[in-house]
Amino acid sequence: MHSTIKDVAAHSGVSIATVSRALNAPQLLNAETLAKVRESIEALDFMPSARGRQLRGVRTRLVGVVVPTLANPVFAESLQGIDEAACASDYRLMLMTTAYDSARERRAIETLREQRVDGLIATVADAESNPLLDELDRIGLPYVLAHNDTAYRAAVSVDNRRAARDGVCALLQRGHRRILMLAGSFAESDRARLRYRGYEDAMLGAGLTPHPPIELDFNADDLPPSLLAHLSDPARRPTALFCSNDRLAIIVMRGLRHAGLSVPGDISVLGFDGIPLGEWLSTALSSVATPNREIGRYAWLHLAARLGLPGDTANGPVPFKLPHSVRTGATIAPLIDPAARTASLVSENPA
Amino acid sequence: MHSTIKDVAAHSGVSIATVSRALNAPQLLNAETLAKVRESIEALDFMPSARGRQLRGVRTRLVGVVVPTLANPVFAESLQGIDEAACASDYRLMLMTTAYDSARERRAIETLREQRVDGLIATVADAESNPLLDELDRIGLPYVLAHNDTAYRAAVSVDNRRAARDGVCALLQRGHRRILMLAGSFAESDRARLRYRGYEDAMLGAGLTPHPPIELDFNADDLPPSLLAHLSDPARRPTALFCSNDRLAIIVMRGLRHAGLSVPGDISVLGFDGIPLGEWLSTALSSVATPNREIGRYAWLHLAARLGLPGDTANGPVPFKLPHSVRTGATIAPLIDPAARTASLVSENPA
DNA sequence: ATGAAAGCGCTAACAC
DNA sequence: GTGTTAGCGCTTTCAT
Repeated sequence: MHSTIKDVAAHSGVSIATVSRALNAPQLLNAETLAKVRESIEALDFMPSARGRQLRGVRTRLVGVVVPTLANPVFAESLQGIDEAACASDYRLMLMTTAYDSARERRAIETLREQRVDGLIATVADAESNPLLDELDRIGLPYVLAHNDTAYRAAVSVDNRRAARDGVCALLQRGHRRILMLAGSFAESDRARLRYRGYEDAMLGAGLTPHPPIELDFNADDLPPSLLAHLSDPARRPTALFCSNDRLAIIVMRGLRHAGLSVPGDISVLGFDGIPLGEWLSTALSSVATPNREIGRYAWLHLAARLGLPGDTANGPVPFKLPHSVRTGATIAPLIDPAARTASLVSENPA
Repeated sequence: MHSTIKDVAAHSGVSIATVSRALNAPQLLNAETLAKVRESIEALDFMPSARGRQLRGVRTRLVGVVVPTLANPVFAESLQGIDEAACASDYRLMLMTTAYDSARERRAIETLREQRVDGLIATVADAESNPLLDELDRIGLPYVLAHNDTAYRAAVSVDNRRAARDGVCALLQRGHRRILMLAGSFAESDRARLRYRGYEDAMLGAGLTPHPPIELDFNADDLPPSLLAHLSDPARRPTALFCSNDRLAIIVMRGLRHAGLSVPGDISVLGFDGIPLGEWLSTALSSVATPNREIGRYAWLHLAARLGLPGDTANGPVPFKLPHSVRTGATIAPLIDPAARTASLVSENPA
């Protein structure tokens, strides 16, 4: 099917070594020989096999990338960042998705080891106690986590806890006191848990008692009763909702409007992730924005360093924690009703 | 670095052939030998190299995937579809992005040829006259296009022209006559052009003169003058806008609201793509929805067939054209003002 | 400046 | 049931 270096050698009447040199060190060849070989390469549509090369060589110039899903724009964005950076270093990506499933994580990593990737970038369900990663450490296959927020391994992310705290503080600064946190499935993400910690930090810091998180597993058209119960009494309902991600925030906003509540008139909404679309909504979504593309790019930079690739050392060491920002759009309003300031859904903290 | 089949053979005191059999045909081995070999495999963290295998074998079980960008959820979705389907057939993905740039398309395809992918799935800027694809045809490397809408090559997509026509017809049926089409960059997408043709079809079919498309290259916060000019006079402004994709539609809706126009009160908006987020907007976006994930899946099915993989033949031949649907959300309202029916931005077609 | 030959990790005849 | 060996496509000494 494919022509090989042998075919080219035969076609141009030289040895395979000469063809190899035409490919890798053309300056060593006689100009005429080179021309002849190149003609044959053209004529035969020859394209050297990375397989043959890699078998011989030390590196495959392949990076494995493991992400939960591409349906989440957060991962699509960081993948984009990895792709751009890795391509610039002449590396190629092998992509595997896991749907947050640890069996699939295991298969993904096995596959990538078989493919002899030089290293890998992964977003895993559990970054801390993870035997798969321990094994990578043991066998010495370099990897860098992206989005996972842990101090125990090389991991590029924002500081989710502080980011969430800062987001909630922005609400507090605008006078909100009755702030609820909504989350997708906690089970599936260590990040959601850290964000809840951040919410707690902010609330406690303001002398307020954090409310337990409300978990929403959302596929319905309307808000679940667990949330509606909190919204019924205007005097006691929360004045702001902090959602653990933007998709959730958008869905919730819709539900609120269906329930006859205006955003931000009746209730403010803050998301997390900073997906691009949020900014374009007619009521621009407020969000704790994370630099997803940069997370991908920095993950690659760290991996590149571990691979001993010539790095851009001009800017000093590459950070693991990237700065977040609180993007206050139109979905947050300052609280003006003084009554709301004193009424309390969450009881005041005596401390 | 990695241990090889030789290491395992030495460690367990058998020949490399036996190790190979332990991997590929364990039933041929004596139970004790097998156990011994497996122990060594464990002990040495041995993982067979796909490189060695592929060099010998006919197939690499690798598919190349070439998409313009992952920032567009349309491609992220179809990639997801490819991934799911290909993984199910025990194939792995090599991903390359091109940013609609033909030089990058060329490099992507070269890279994938070097990697000896068994076939590839691509979304290219120009599907019809494309030397790269012609070359693939010549050398016999199987490929299937996704999203590209052409009859000249194997390509899985919706019928963009008919889909656009159907979308515009939905507007016409609701009494709209002054309908404008907005598009991103036409240069970059054959699909946008086909969608404009569909708009023309619908307008002409209703005895109306289509208006030239308004091209928006959007990064600004407000609507460009080219569009605002059309909106100034309430008596003559369009009653509906057909946008060539959903991102554009969302941005335009925001601009309209900034300009003091309500959607759909003053003006209806129809998008194209059916991105999931659109449905979750508080005013759910109307859109000509395309089955992106299915496009990916079917592209794989076609490729699998060309690769001679055992296909799911139960459901008959796999189609190339997938059904679109017009999702009418809240951004379209029927036209009630009879005055608007007769006034005309676009002149009535005498035919 | 070019060729001959070994070897990368593995599979598959073929032998025993 | 297991071992020996050739060879997949390429790079890389080592000769010439």
